[in-house]
Amino acid sequence: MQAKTTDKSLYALRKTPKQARAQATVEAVLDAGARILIDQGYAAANTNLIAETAGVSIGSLYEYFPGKEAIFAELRRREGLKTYAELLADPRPETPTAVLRHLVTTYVRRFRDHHQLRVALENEVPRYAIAEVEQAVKDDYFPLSDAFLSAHSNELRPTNAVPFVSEFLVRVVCSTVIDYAKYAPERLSDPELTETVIDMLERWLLKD
Amino acid sequence: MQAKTTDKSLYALRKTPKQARAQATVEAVLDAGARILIDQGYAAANTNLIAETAGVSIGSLYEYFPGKEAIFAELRRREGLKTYAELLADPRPETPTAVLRHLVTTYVRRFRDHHQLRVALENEVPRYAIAEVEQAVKDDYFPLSDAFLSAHSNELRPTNAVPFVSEFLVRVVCSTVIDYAKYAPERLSDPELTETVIDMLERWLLKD
DNA sequence: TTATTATCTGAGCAATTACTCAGTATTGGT
DNA sequence: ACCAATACTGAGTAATTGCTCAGATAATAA
Repeated sequence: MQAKTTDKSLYALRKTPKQARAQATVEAVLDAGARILIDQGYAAANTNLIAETAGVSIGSLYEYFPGKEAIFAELRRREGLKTYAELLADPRPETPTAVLRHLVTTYVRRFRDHHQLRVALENEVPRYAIAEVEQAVKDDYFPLSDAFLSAHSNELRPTNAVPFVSEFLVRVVCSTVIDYAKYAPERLSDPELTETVIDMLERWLLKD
Repeated sequence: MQAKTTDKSLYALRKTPKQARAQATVEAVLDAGARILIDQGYAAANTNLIAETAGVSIGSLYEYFPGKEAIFAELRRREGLKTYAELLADPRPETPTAVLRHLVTTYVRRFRDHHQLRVALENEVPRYAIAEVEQAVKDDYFPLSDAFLSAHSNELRPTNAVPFVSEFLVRVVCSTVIDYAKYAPERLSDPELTETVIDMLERWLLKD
C-alpha cells in the first residue's frame, strides 16, 4: 500500500494541506463525501453538494482534490491503510491456525464496523476511481501471506502447494465478507459466520 | 428469478415489443449498451450514444426502456436467467459431490465466457439499477440448494447443519468467482482454480 | 510592518445528457 | 382498400454539474 502507491496517480491529492485549517478542510470534504455516498449514493454525490455539506467553498475542494473521483479514492485508500495496519498489528500470530483466525476476524470486524462506507464504495463508485487503490492493497498483502505460508509449509496439506494458494485464500475471505456486507450485513455480527469461514479454511489448508 | 420478478419493477420494459422489428430494436439497444459498457464504461454509456450505436432513434429507445438503468437491468436479468437455466439443466447431478462440481463449474464457465459483461455490470453499473435482479437470482437458488443439502444430510458433516450453510456455500462460490473475474479473469480458464474451489468445499462439507 | 506563501471564496461558464412530443411510417387484420 | 394498432423519428428542452479563475483573506517569516 504505502510502498506501491505511485505519485503519478490520477486521484492523488493536488497538494498536501500544510496549515491546520487546510487539513480540516480536507477532512470535512472527505466526511461529507462519505456521508452523502452512504445516504444518497454516488449519483447524488456531486461536488457542489459535497462542498456545501462540508461547509467549504467549491473552490477549496478543488484546491486539494483534482476531481470528484479523487475524494472517493482517498476514502478507499484510508480504509485500506487501516485494514492493512490491523492485519500487521502486534502481537503477530505465529501458527497457521492463528493466522487464519486473525485474517478472518480482522476482515469481518472491519467490514462489520464500516460496512456502510465499504459497501457504498463497492457498489456506487465507478471501478476506475478506486481500482488502483484496491490493487495496491492486494499487491502489498499477497507477498506477506505467501511468505508466511511457505514458512509453514510443513504444517499445511501438500496439495495446497499451488502457486496461487495465498492469493486464493485472501480472495476467498475478502470476497465472501464483502458479499455478506452487501447482502446480509447483519450476519457479520454473528460469530457463527466467522467460525464457519475459519472452519472451512482450516479443513482445506491444514494437516489434520 | 422468473417467479419472484415483480412487474412493479422500476426497470422493467415499458411494453413488450410485438412485431419482429420492434424486438430487433430492443436487441440492438441491449447489444449497443453492452458493447459501450464493456468498451467505455458506464459514464460513457449515455442514452443518445446507445441509440446511435444501435442504429435506432432515441425516441425508439424510450419507447421500450423507461430509463437508462433499465437497459443494464435487462442485461443483468438475462445473464441471471441463463446461469439459472444452466444450473437447472438436465441431467441434474445426484450426489453432493457432483452437485458441488456442477455448481462450481457452471459459475466458472459462465464467468469465463461472459466475464467482460459481468465484470462491467459489477464494476460500472450503480447498484440500485441491478440489485433487485441480483437478489431475485439468489432468492430463487437458495431454496433449491437448501432442499438438496437437507435431502443429503446423512452424507454431510453434521457441524455444517447451521441454518445458512446453503446460502453461505453459494456466496462463497459466487463471490470468489466474481473476484477472479474482476482481477484475474485469465485464471478462470485454469482448471486448477476450479479444482481448488471444489476441493475446498468438499473438505468443508462432506464426510470423509 | 511588509512580503510571501498558503488558503479560501462563489458566481458563473461550458458542456453534457436524460427524456419528451408532435408528427410520420409501417404492419396486420378485415 | 381501409383502419387501428404498433412502431419509429429526432430536434429541442430543461436541468444538472464538474470545474475555473480573479480576487479576498489569513497565516508565516523577516
